[in-house]
This record gives sequence, C-alpha cells and structure tokens, in this order.
Amino acid sequence: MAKFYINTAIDYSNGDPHLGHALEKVGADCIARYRRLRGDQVHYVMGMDEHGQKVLQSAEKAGTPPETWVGQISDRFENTWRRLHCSHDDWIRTTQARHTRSVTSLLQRIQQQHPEDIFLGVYEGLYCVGCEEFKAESQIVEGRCIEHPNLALVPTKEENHYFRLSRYRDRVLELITSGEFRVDPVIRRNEVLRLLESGLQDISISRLRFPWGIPFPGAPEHTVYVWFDALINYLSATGFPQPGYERLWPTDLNVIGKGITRFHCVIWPAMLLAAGLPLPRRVWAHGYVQWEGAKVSKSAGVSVHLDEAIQRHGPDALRYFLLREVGFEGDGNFTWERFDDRYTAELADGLGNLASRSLAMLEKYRSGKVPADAGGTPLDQAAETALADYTRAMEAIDLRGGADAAWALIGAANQYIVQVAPWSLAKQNKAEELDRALAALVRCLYRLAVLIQPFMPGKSQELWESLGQEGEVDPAAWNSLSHPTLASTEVRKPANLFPKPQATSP
RNA sequence: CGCGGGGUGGAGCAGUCUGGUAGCUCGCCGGGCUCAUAACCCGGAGGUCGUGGGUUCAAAUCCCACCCCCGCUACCA
Repeated sequence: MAKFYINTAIDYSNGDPHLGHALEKVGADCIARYRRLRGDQVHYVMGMDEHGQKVLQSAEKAGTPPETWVGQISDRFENTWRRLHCSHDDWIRTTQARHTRSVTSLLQRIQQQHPEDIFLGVYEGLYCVGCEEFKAESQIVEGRCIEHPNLALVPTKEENHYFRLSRYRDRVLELITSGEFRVDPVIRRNEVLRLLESGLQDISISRLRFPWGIPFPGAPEHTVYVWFDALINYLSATGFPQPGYERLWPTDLNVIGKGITRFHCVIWPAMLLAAGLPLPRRVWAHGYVQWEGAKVSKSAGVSVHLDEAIQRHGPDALRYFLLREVGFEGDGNFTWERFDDRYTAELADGLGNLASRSLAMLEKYRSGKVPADAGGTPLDQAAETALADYTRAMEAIDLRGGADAAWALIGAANQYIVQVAPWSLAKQNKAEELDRALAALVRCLYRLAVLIQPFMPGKSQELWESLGQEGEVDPAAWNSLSHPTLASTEVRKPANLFPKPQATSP
C-alpha cells in the first residue's frame, strides 16, 4: 500500500474562509478521497498560518489576545471544512508546540549542514505593514505601497538573518526541469522556470523584536519571518524532527493557489535542500475563483457568500459546482445563476432523477429486489468506458474530467432506459428482459455511487445506502466496479437526493 | 514597460500544438415517451471562429501587423 501525504496551503488567520479557500480544500479532499479509493495510505493535512504582524494587528484591533484570536479563527476555518465534508487527518497550526520544535530544528539543521547559508545582514528600507515586507522601488507609488495605498510605509533599518536562496537556483531549476520535483499545471511550471531563469536574491528570514512569532535559534531577540515559518508546517505535521517522520515525508502532493508558487516551488525546495531533506514530489497550483467575473480578494468580503453557497443547495452541491464549473486548473467563475443551472440540470434532473426513476421501477416491478441476470448490456459497456475515462482524468488531477466521465454515464443510462423501455417490457410480460434491464440500472447506480464519492461524499453515501449497501464506499467497492454482484440485494427508492425548489425564487 | 491568459451561434466553453465539411452544455423551436424530482429521449433553427493582410488546392487552426478584455510583476487560495 503506497503512502500518499497530501497538504493544502495553510491559511492566514486574518479573516473568514471564502470561496477561494473552499475550492482548494474541496479539490484536495477530492484527490485524497480518490487516492483512498485506490487503496493508498492517505494522510491529508490542512491548517492555519497564525504568526505575523497582520495577525497581531487584527487581534489587537479586536481587543483580543492573539492566542485567543487565532484559536477562534482556527475553529471557524476547520468547522467550515468539516461542513464541506473535508476528510483531513490532521489540523496543524503554526502556534502549536510541535511546529515551533520543527521550525527550530530545521533552522539548526541548515546552520549545521550549510553554516554559510544563514547569515546576518542589515536591511534598510521602507516596510509595508500590510504586506509584512520591505518594498522595492517598483512597488512604491507616490510614497505608498501599491497593494496598500491607505497604509503609510514605515522607514525601517534592522539587522536580519538572511537565507542564501541564490545558491539554490541552479539545483531547483534542474529538479523541476528533470521532473524530479513536479510543478503542475504546465503553465505554472513555465512561470516558475522563467522566474528561476531570471535569478534569485537572498531573502530576509527574521524580524527583530517582533513578538508574535517563533524565536530565531541562537538569536532570541529575533523571530522567524512568518513565511519562512509557515512553509515548514508541512514538515512539522509529519512529526519532524522526531524519529519516524520519514514515514510521511516527503509530501506527495502539495495543493496551493497559483499566487504562492514562488514560495512553494522555489523557496521551500531551497530550504529543504539546505537542510538536506527530500523535496515534495509534486506541487499543484490551482486557479482562482472569480466572483461574477471579478477577482475575489480577502478585503472584498466575499466570505459572506461561502455560508450562503453552502446553504443554497447543500455542501455536496457546492463541492460539485466548484470542481466542475470553476475547475481546479485555470481560473473559473462563480455565479448564482450558473450554480442554480447546474444544480437543476446535472444534480436534480441528472443524477437525482436517474436514481429516482430506476429505483422506482425496481420497487414497482420487482418489489425492490435486484434480479439475477447475465449482465453485459450496452449500459455495462458504457460504464466500462466511463470508468476508464474517469480513472485517466483523476490520475491526471483533471477533476472536471472525472466528473465529466461520471456524467457521461448518467446520460448513457437515461438513453438506455428509453431504448429498452422497461415499462413496456412489464406490460408485455417479458420478465427476463425486464430483469436484465433493471439489474443493469442498479449496477449503474452502484458504479455512480463510487465514482461520485470523491466529489460528493454525502450524497454518495445516501445513494449507497439506498442500494442496500453496508458501510461506506471503500477500495473493495472500487475493485468491484467491473463486475458488481448485486443480485437479491434489497434496494429502495431514496428520498429526493437533490430536491428542487418548488417555485423559482426571483 | 515586461510576462502570461483570452476574444468561436443568445450565454458559458472545447477545438488551434499534428491546417481539410465548426463541436459541447444551457437556452429556443418541433416531435416522442410516461418509469421518474413537469423529469427523460429524438430531431431542428442559430456562428463571415476580434480586425486587416499573407502562405496554401484548402486556415478558427500556420506567418505578420493591429484592436479589445483580463491576470501577474515577490508574500492574496
């Protein structure tokens, strides 16, 4: 059984979860669930990035101690992901002792293995509190930071610890080019390669006398710069530096947003090289959710829509919509209209109605008992194709393609029903043909329950149970997809899987 | 300025690498069916593929120029 250690980016404790965060978590969860179906030993970790000046300021503004503040935000995020059926195995927070231990240890390890890679330097410049960084000339317009024109830049001069990032350019470039360290999709890889080709500067990794962070090893008046600190969480969650962390490390797949590839595809690998540790095998940088065609940002208050979006048609429907409409590769758009359209067409009229009509016939013509048959119907053939397409897409992290394959099977099932017209067979007393058609339909639903599980675990389970199945969809279920044995199983028509609103509200 | 993505029937997209009757989903029109969540199936109408040149027997697809929209440019998923 292969181990599969998957991380999502940890989110900054500076606001509420929004649709963009949700896309990432749901996408990673879909991948994690698919890997579990395939029998991998999955370890899925999410969490929070809780240090840094912006967090401290937010806490102060709220009149709350920072420890309490980040605790509240952490709960809010994790509850949201649980509501969306995320199946993470661990929840890491950068204020936890295990993380402090890990950061300290990693830095010491770099200092031991490559003492010249961490050095003292004086930084003098204009610091933007909004960005938590010194700004370069190109980022300053009229004496203000481009990103935060409402905040005054603070002239700052301080002694910082630096990391010799420049030294690792060639090696990282080589590892990406050779595919040993994979960066996907290709467009993101090309961006990172261009960045590397243009050269790297050493980076400041500590802040003097800033209290809300991890003390810098050997220089307690400094704290570790928040980004440097945050990246290490992926290692902390393996138990590093405790023996046995190698059971999880390295990360098999790190799921992040396209905006932070620089940190995950350049700085983080360089840090690991400096420490003599293996690199993640793969980074996947998804696109952004646009709201009605416009960019979603933390400041825009789009978090409001997340609760609303979950409530609108339930968590499973939101997962489905994010992964199929918005997509997990490029940017995608989110509008209520499209959400409602897809919900009605694909979930209610598509999957929901198929389950409803098929199982209604089972109850009506065979009292809910699945007849024995020889199999090998055109619908079984369609399932074979769908399964192959689905597998190919999911292995390539083409989540939209995976959903497409499952829905192609739904289309095939509806066509099959019209072609064989079970109601006519019943009237004509063609029992054997009717048995064959009904059994084929139940097999089809069984397969669908498995295929949709990574996308809609809640609805998958409802369907699974209505098919008379015990427990949950698991690797054994996956392995039975080519020839499910369901004869004599008792099935029942479920309550509407995807109820439609009675009247279209304005 | 630099880099990148995009401009295809009413809407949203695929197709462009490897030129050869323009495809999908939704919507619209017509027909069928009655098992089903007024659902499902079949057929049809609708596009000079951003603009202008060029290459070619043939261009959405290759080349050149231009117009428009959007993102990134160091810490936002």
